Amino acid sequence: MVRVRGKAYVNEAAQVSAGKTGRRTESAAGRDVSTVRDVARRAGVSASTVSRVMGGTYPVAAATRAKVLKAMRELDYVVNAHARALGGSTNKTVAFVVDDVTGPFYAHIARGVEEQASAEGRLCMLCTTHGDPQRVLAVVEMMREQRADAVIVVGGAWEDKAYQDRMTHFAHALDRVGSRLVLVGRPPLGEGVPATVVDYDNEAGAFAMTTHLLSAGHRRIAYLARVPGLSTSTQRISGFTRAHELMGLTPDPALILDGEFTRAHGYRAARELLASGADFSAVFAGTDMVAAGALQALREGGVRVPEDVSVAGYDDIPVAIDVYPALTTVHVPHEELGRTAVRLALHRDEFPESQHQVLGTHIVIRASTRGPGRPRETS
Amino acid sequence: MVRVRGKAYVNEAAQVSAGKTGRRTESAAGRDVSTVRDVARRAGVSASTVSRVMGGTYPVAAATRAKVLKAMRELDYVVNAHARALGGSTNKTVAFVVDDVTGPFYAHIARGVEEQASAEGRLCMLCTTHGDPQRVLAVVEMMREQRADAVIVVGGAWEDKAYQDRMTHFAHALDRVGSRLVLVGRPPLGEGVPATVVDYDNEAGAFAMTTHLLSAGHRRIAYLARVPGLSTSTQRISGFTRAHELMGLTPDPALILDGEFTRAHGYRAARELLASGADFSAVFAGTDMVAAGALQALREGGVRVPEDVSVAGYDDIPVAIDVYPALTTVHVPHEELGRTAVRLALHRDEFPESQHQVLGTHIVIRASTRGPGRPRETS
DNA sequence: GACCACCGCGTAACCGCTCACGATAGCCCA
DNA sequence: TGGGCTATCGTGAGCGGTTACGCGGTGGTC
Repeated sequence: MVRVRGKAYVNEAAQVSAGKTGRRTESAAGRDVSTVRDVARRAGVSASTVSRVMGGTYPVAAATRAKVLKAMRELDYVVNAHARALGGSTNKTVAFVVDDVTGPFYAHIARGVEEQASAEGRLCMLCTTHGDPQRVLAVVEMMREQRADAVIVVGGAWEDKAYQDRMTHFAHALDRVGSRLVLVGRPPLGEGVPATVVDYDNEAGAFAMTTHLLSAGHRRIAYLARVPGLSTSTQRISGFTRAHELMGLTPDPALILDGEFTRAHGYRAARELLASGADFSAVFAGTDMVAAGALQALREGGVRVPEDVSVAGYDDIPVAIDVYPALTTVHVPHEELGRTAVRLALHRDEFPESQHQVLGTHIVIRASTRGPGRPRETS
Repeated sequence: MVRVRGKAYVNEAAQVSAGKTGRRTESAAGRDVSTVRDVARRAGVSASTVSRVMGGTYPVAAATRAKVLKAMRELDYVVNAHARALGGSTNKTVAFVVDDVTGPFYAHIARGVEEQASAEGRLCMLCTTHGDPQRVLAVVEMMREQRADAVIVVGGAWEDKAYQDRMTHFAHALDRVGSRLVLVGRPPLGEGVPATVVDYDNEAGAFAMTTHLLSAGHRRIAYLARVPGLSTSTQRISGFTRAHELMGLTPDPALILDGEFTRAHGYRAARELLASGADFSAVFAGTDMVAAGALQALREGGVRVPEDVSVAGYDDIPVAIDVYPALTTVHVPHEELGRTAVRLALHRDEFPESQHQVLGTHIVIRASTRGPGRPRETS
């Protein structure tokens, strides 16, 4: 925001002098919005009376109110939200920072946030970061300028010290202004950091699904899409491993494939798995999108699901019922996450101790999983 | 916004007196953000100099600039966007009004809007209306208060006179403030209305797809999900009909089923079709989501796609490649719609005559369509 | 050596609205 | 009839940042 090399004014000056022959201040658009004073003049009252009519928090004679309302209607008056925000403290805005609106995962949380925000009389600002930690920081800074009531950041956090430090700084900075940093679906920043975190039981979901697969008889389960350094991924792997250990098993490292949480990666990884001739009877995808990609690769490879191999996903986004076969997956309460995020943030004085809430997850069983068939190798 | 019955002040007064025993103004949060004047004092300069350093549009000695920057860093200063917006004209914000962020259709447009907006240095406000025309009006009003640079409304319009009149009013009102109403994917409001509209060739897409089906030999094509009164739907039906007429055919009204643009409706409608024993060899769904529902119903009914009946969708959302079989559909340039919407709105002085842009659509052929098989009845 | 252009910066006046404070008028009761 | 009260309303001081205007200082020019 701060332009350090300030030579820009040279251009500006040139433009001004050039503008003399051009359209000059004409480009500044027509400014003829009516103000409180305009309304006041027309109604024959003072500006503060108009303000009082709008606020409704102060006695105004019925006759006067009527005059004012009439004037407002005639002038098609609308308050200037900025002027109002400048005087008062809050500007009635909630910010929502997300990787990419396009992903159904984020979209549903966004819906929850937007619903609750508008229910609480707040507007909602949307910012996307495209997975770039730098942009997250920049965006949060902008929200600080906007004096948002709450800044909600969603998505797996990068387990990076410098990044976490910056976020901690923002948490304190926002707190000082009376705002609030909310972390959704990512781990807390640490003790004493003024931020509320709304999480879902990532590890338990992975644990439950893995247990489901294991107790169905599967012993060699491939895990698709481990993203090193991403908290979400780490937790899911953790649940995956713990379920194995509880049954005295250890997952084969060769069956854990690194990669992003994308459909494309699911496709690639499943193809590799097939090509390598690896022994496995089930696939646990890190994400429903990854599962969708894997499903396609499996189908193209002539592998039947679930007869030959079972496939499970994570998230329970709408597409899970549209893929074929319908996907067994871990349900994440997306909208509820968004809603409680803004609720907790806006009423943090009412819920002072529950500023770290973790919502439950559960598995939903559909058509893509069953017990292991005959090993593919022996066919 | 204007509370007509202003008795609310009674509660307010009660609250104030009650607060005396409580935490009083404590709830107003700690206000200790540093201002321009704080920075100025610490740097030993005047407030205007600080402002000039930030703006970069005016000469400031290097030494002074350094002092100011140092002070800003030490105080962790951030400008107040509202104060800035109050003095200057624009507040660097683009509003985005949508039915429901959850739909992939809207989500992709949203992405385009957000990308272009941030590329142009604008923030992005998101509002959802849940298909309620009343809320659209209310939301646009709020955006007027926010003095947004542009208000982008997307989604099929309701062909309702009163509604259109209100929108026309808003178009003029926004224009007066130097803002702009942008309609995406909906028809223009009429001649002389200051609004930019970015549309895609809805009718041509439906025409192309229908022609594709007809030239493959299909003669009895069912159209799923006609939404009466919704402009998008009307246009698609129009293309569907025109394609028939061009080949000297007339579509059978019995094969055009009313309903919403939802997955659930697609499912219901396809089941009805099957149950009624109607004669058809292809299904043209009004939407990919509708197609997904239809696909499920068909599969459950033992009908093979595309061997027995072909299925086509509209929109080309990501799920189109995840359903089975992969869906033949009409591609709509969602992100491009969003991007050109904000581009046109923000630079409307540069493109004065092209304020009604219509982007092309094209069909993409995947696995769900082919020529008609043997009639289902005779099997 | 006086004059002028120009650079760098401070002063003060806004932008539109809210709110504490003070003023005015009607009303009641002593 | 005067004093006190209350219901209404106007006045003015900001909220934080931008910007037109003006002033002191410097260097160059005739």
